[in-house]
Amino acid sequence: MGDHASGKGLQRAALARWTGCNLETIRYYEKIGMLPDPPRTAAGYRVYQEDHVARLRFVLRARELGFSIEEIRGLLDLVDRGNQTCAEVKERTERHLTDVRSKIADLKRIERVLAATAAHCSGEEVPECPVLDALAS
Amino acid sequence: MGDHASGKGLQRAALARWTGCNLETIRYYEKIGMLPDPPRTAAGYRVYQEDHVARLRFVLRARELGFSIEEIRGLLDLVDRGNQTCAEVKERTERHLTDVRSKIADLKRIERVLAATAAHCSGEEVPECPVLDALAS
DNA sequence: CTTGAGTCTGTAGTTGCTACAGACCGTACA
DNA sequence: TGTACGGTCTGTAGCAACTACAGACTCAAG
Repeated sequence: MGDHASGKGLQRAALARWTGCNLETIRYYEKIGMLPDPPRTAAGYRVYQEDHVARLRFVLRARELGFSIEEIRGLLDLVDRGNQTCAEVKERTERHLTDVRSKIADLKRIERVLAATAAHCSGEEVPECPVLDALAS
Repeated sequence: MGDHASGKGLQRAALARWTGCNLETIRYYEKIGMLPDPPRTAAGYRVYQEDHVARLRFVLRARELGFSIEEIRGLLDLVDRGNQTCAEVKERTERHLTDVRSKIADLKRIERVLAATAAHCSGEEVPECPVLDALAS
């Protein structure tokens, strides 16, 4: 199987292996326009080149960093327009950073509550349970 | 409109107001078995009592704390079985706590990357953007 | 020449809701 | 008594972001 980056290109499974992406997700990204439609063989098989690898990696990395599909679409648009105003990218990044920080704050609040209620637990077979009480009240 | 907790019970909108739950979500929770089917008026209107308020609050609180629907189903099952083994509840809570902490750790990692890349940004109109580079590489 | 693995398509399922459309019901006001 | 306006009912479709099939096709190896 032509799995090498050199040569004529990658099939879908090869692209998935190279990027760590799920096989079906590649098709999904193509469908929603996050990946350009690749050329096809005579039999209709997709053939990917280096630029597809790069773009998919970009998308996956941005998803890892918690950007939504729509946010990534915006970033890609900046990339594709070429005249990337760094200021705009910075602003989007910082807006996203604010989101991430507020999620962290939320989770920390949750963590405190869970830890506190679990700590009250005797861990014994008693009918009273402070965790359930905390939830119910 | 009978909106008081005393009296004959609450209609759906009233329950929503009392608990802060979205109107449609109540019906959804009923459909998936998180809320018991309430009695109906002759015309088919749902009528809720105090115990529905309590159960809905329990569910909403648990959701706030990040428990999944299935996890809450488990907790409710323990509640309903009555012989709540505190040990079991504690164990589930701590398992969930572990989840929450790992989410926090993930987000913090993301936060660091975002903050670092944003900090490299000149904020000027240059073609090079370290954020995009960071994503692409 | 057959077998097995890879690929193709469209579609349905997932989680946890949210938002309709279109049909009733029930009360206040004229 | 009529009617207008809100509330409620049902089923269904939509959202994000995938994931997982079924059934048909292709391709290379043995």
